[in-house]
Amino acid sequence: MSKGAETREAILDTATRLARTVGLGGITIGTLAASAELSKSGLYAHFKSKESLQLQVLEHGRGRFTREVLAPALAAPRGEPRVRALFDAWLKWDSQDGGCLFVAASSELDDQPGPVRDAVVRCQQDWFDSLTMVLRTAVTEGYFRADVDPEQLAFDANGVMLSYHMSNRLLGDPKAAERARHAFEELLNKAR
Amino acid sequence: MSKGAETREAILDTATRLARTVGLGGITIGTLAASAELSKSGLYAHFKSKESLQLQVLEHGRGRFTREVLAPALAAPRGEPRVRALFDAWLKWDSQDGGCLFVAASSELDDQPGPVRDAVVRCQQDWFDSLTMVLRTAVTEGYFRADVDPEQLAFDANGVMLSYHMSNRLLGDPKAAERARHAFEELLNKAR
DNA sequence: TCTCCTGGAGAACGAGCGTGCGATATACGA
DNA sequence: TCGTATATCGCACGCTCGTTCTCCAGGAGA
Repeated sequence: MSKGAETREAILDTATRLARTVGLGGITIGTLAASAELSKSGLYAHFKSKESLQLQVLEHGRGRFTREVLAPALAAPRGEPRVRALFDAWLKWDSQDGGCLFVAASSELDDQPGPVRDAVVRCQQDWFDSLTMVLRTAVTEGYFRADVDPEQLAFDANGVMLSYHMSNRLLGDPKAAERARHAFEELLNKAR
Repeated sequence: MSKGAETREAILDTATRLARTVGLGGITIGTLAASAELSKSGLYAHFKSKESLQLQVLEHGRGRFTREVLAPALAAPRGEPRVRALFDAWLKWDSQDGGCLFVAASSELDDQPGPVRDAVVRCQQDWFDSLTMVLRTAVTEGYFRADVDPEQLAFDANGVMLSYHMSNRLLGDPKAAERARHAFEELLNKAR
């Protein structure tokens, strides 16, 4: 990897971490440059605009998500074990500091049209689709009843994760994880 | 109401609407002044600082929430009818443009310590407590099984609402409301 | 009528914003 | 090792930010 690509990657790492706590719009070229220990102009040269930076942050985050959440889950056996692995991996993912980038970006941008919002929508839609697919497989593999609607189940599971995010990160409820796991188990029980 | 208090109220109305779409931190004295058709300094005189403005926006929002969500629900008979009324009122509340202010504020500020975050936490904790209380009453009134944990159920219901918010506002899923209602009914079924 | 007091306008501040432009230092293929 | 391409810097731009200060219009009370 060339020097340029290397620092670019380092910048995106820092930016992603930053964005998780202050939001995509909360990132500032100045503060990011300081965090990354570069001059503003030196950093800026890697991205032609702030918007392009935001888009690349999302793309970078998506890559990490694939590696840290999707991939481990796909390593588990198809069906319910994979469903559980996915859920566990997500819980762990949301425990990095600042929590899940996409949860933050979703409610930040849900009413602000533009390319960045479009990108967030694509990320979330992809995630939803992956989740649905994994659940659907659990149906076709016979783990879940045949009349289970994978999309509804994805909606429900997503709710559990979002509620966990809020109880844990905002309210600081120590029982958040326990609650989330319990809710998730109930979803599985109902589906079997 | 004095002239001052009148315009102050008008400003807070505008600010709350604005905050729902761009976030509490996204509010700017300049844009807010333009929206409210006042000069920056004229507006600023009503609030001694931006932080104080944000806090008052939250308080203003909390007032509206009480009037538009809590009050109608408390008008319904205790127990399950009230639980349903609360859920319906919230769904309607989240359908104003920009959606629920507190959902937006929650993930925006969950990792940014300070008085504003503290205020958001109080709002959400109060909401959670109200929700739990209404559910608990449904247990003691015999609508739900005695072994139902109201706090867990509040966690679950909250998840349904958050998932609705995301599916509806971000992804624009036309089935979001249907999905939310279905998920909610299942929660009630399980609790009865 | 004169005098306060309140609500708001206008202009200005220092700081930080995103962005662009040379100049320079560093990395890397020949 | 050299030459060029690339990475990074310093500096400055026009703007907008939150904040402050001075000033004025007009209504209330004497």
